[in-house]
Amino acid sequence: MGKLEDNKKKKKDAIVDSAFSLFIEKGLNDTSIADIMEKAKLAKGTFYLYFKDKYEVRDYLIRKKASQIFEKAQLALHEEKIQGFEEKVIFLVDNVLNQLNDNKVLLRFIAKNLSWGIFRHAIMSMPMDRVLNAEEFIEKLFQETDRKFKNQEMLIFMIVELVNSTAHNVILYEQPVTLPELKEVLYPLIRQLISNFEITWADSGEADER
Amino acid sequence: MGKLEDNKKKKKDAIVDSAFSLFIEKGLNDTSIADIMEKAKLAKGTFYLYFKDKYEVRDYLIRKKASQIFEKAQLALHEEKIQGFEEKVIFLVDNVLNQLNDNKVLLRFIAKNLSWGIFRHAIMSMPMDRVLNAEEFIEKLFQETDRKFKNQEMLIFMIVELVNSTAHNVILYEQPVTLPELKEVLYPLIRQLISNFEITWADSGEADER
Amino acid sequence: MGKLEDNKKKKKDAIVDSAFSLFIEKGLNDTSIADIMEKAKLAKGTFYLYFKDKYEVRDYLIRKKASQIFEKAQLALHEEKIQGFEEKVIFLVDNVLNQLNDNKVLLRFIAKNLSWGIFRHAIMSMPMDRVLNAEEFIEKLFQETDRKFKNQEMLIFMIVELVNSTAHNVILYEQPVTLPELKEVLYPLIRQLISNFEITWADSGEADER
Amino acid sequence: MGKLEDNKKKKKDAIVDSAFSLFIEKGLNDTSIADIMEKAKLAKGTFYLYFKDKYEVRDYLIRKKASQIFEKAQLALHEEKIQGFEEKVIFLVDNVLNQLNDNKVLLRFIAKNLSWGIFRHAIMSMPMDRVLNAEEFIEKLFQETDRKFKNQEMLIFMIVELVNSTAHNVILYEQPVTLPELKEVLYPLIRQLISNFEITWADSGEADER
DNA sequence: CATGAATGAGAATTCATTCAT
DNA sequence: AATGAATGAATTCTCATTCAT
Repeated sequence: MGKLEDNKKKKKDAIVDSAFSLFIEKGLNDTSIADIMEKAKLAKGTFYLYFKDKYEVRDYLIRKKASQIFEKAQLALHEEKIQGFEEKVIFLVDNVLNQLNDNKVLLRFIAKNLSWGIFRHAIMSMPMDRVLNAEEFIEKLFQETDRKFKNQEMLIFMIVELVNSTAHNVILYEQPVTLPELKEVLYPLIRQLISNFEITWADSGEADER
Repeated sequence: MGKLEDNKKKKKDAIVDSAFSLFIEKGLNDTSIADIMEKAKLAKGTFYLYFKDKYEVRDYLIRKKASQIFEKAQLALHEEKIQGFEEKVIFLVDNVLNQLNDNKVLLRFIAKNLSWGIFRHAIMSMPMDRVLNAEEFIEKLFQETDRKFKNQEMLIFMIVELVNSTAHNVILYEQPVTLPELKEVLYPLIRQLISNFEITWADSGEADER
Repeated sequence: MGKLEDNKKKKKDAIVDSAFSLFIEKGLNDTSIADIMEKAKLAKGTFYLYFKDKYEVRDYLIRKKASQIFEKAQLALHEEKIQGFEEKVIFLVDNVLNQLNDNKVLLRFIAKNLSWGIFRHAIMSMPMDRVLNAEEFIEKLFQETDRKFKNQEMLIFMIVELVNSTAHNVILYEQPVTLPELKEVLYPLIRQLISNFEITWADSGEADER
Repeated sequence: MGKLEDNKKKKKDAIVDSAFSLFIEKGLNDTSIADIMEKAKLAKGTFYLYFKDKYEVRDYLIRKKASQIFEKAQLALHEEKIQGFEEKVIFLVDNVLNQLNDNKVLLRFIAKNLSWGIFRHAIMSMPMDRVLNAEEFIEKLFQETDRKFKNQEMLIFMIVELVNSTAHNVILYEQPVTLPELKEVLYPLIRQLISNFEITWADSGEADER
């Protein structure tokens, strides 16, 4: 009954896990479906009961892995009871960077395959077991603060891209600087960025005066 | 002699041009060497007289295209006689963004295949016909100003990554904002970034006091 | 009891009907058992409770469809009360041709798969619900007339093949003539054929004289 | 120079010959391209330099084999110097039936795959080395006689279909009669058919009287 | 130098059939 | 009886690379 469902879930997991280790080891291109299924100790034909092709597996994997990272960061934030909008953002970024630094193969895989387009669909709207999904979470983040921002989505976009693009090289190759050095530059810049987006009293004041 | 050289150059160009249009049209993976040579109207075997495999063609193409963009930007800067370090950097960034905005297929190709590693080797040390190569050019840029910066390479790295990662989505998909809107946010941020890297009187003052 | 039987009959019909429409649409070769059972809204494994393979389904279908055509023709003959051996044969041929002309997909299927060997086993000895089976019917046809024929089976064979082979192209492609034009040529020829097979007074007279 | 062409012709022949013997031995469906190329002692990939798939080989084979039969019959007719339209037609039919009777595997292959549509395109318009192609030949046949016929193409069609459909079963299975017995019935019927199509003096006479 | 026919390893995919539920 | 997940053999087809001309 639930047994069949369980069994199917296990098979899918076996395929996905096998694929992940092969994608990382040999790359997407040099991994064949035969390879995946051999490692998963399942028959080749079984693959097609679960996925259309290996690109579907890759997309599934990105969604899954990225969600796990985000979930972990969210749980950590919750435990630490950080206060203040900026502090929370920096905490999340820091937590994600540390996770990626601890798991470089995962970073290599994600970085090679992640784009803002996939990110939006993958992370933002992915249903989560124990935490809010990214969209709801970010919404809540903005609601919990008194501060007002001009274009919330763009702010998030700028932070994500800035972190993602710089972190990739730094973590994987320590080029051109090490991660701690990057953080020293990155976090102040993020604070400035947030501040640039804030609607200050001056803005509204000017508006009022007319 | 020159005739033979010319002939060889023409064949190489034919291969490279054919490959470029196919890479853009169908992607690297779905383009075979047979495809490339058929479109180039040359025999399949001839490919191996010029390149080892299609990845070598791709790398050659990225170097070539990226250099062309950078060369154009440099020439424009020269003509406009912009003064001031920040102004020059902003001008270059603006010029490159405009070029990419005018040539989206090129951007798509470059963005898919460009990384900081390739960028360094591709652009920095590429010999140029009419202008300085990127390394010399940036060196000169720093020399022409009185201002002093802490970590020049990292400053360049941050700017390049910031521009590259945000511009990609914005130009190709106008997501989450349009290019003009991005520029409005991006250029002030670059100015702040530069300012963050500057060694001010205060820095040296503090240092003196000890 | 009858209910269970009914249920089984319904399932078999579902399979057969699904197979027929797929054989016509995509051909025997390109129709898989999975296709058939999906269209029939039954599980794949169920197929093997009713048939050995798709060739068995095809043979069953030919028998069924050909019998239906023959049954219809026989019933029509009965109603019209045609008199005379030749007239009856021509009437039957005409009725069958008209049926096939009205149902070209059926003709396409039958023509592609029908041979004299299958025809004999399929039609001649198929048990019929409301009418005589072909063998008995033809036997009766010969008995009802005073005329004597040399080789009854061959006469039937010649007529069947002549009609079958010419009608196929004419009905499906109107090549090289239309059906009415074919009939104009075909029916006189059938009359001659019958006449050629008849044992006349002259035949027996000659025989007597020796 | 011609050597390369020769070599290619030999390879194509090897593929075609191998395919023919396998199609006959195991049928089209159970013959794989791997089988064909193994028997031809060529690499699998080479197949695709000459044919798109095995159905293209089949069509090529039918055209080739049917043309050979027709060519042989024509040459024999030429040698025997038969006079008279009917006599020539009967001679040709007889020659073809004898060829097929002597080569039953070929008949089995052709009969399974030949249709009037393929026949027309395959035989009628196939360029011949040593003899006229079927279209020109038949045209000449009609020109050499004084007799006039109503619908030449239909006459040919009726004869071809009549012979083809009856001969198939008789030669392969001796069912329901033997070949000599069939001929005894078939040839008189062909003579009647020809006669039915003739425009006689009576026809024109009637026309004149008005 | 240039060619393009030939190769054959290897990838994707299908599908009849089985069998535990 | 019915199901449908799993199997893995079989098949098609692609394509980088070689090499005789």
